[in-house]
Amino acid sequence: MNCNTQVIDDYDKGETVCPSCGMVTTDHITDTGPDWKALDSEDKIKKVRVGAPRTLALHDYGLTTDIGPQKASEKGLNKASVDRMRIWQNRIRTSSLEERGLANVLNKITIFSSELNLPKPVSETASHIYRTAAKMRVAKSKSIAGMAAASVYLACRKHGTGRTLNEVAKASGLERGAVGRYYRLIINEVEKNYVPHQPVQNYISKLVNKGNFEQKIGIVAQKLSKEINDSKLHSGKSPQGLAGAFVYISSVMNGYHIPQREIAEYAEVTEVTIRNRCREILQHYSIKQKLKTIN
DNA sequence: ATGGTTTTTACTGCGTC
DNA sequence: GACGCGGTAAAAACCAT
Repeated sequence: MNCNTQVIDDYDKGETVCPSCGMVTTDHITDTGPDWKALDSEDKIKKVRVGAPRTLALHDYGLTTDIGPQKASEKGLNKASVDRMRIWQNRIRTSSLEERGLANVLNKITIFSSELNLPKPVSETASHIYRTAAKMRVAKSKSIAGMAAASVYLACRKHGTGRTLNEVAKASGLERGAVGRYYRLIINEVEKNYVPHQPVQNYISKLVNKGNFEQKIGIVAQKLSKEINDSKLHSGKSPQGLAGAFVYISSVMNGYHIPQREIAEYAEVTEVTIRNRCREILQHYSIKQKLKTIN
């Protein structure tokens, strides 16, 4: 069920969410917005374009001419020569080995992104990340799929799109550890100033959505999690476990009482982890209460 | 390689339906 | 007795150095 407020499409998360209750109605939306993306201040100024969208996902930014498969006779040309032209056009287009490699990786990024239902801005960011890495020679002699997957994962984090390393690994058909290694490589070599921090709120809405829990549970869990935002409860802990704990506490508070086992399953952590997080959260609150009574 | 931190595994005891 | 829950010790996994 939906609440009465207007539902907004959250393209960064790839989900349709209600702004007041945070309910996610779907995680498969089509981005109907402009198909260009402002990459720098220069781009922002020229907000108009003519022709096909300029995209980072193609190695030549989609700017070359395609020779289509129309019938040669319609153009008054001989078919064989048109075919030859097309072949040569493609060869010229991806002339150097480097460019072919780039085209290959960007293609992989597109495939992984669609596998993960990622909105366009995220895959564009992934392409941008890989381009930067390639420019800095970090991608030299590295696994194509690995670099592509790591770029996608980093793009997800940058956009706050709740995709775990596990999910990206699954979509790319790679080992979790492998994607993680390439991810760290990019973090260390390319995106040095990037501060990895995924808000728990993203995981909560995802978890509530995944388990089809009552929306009220989600709302309260979000509220609770926001209160501890400034505490040290997150550091080093898996956000899934924390999100699970909030959802559990919220479900008890609302009288639904979802078993820990069930939440743990959806959150992809064990019950023990949920319990430990619960204990910490509750301790945090009891400390807060004590401080309040003292003052 | 190593050491510190976190998660998982496996097991136990308690209360309730 | 089955289930949910809270707890613990030890193993495994993870991560930074």
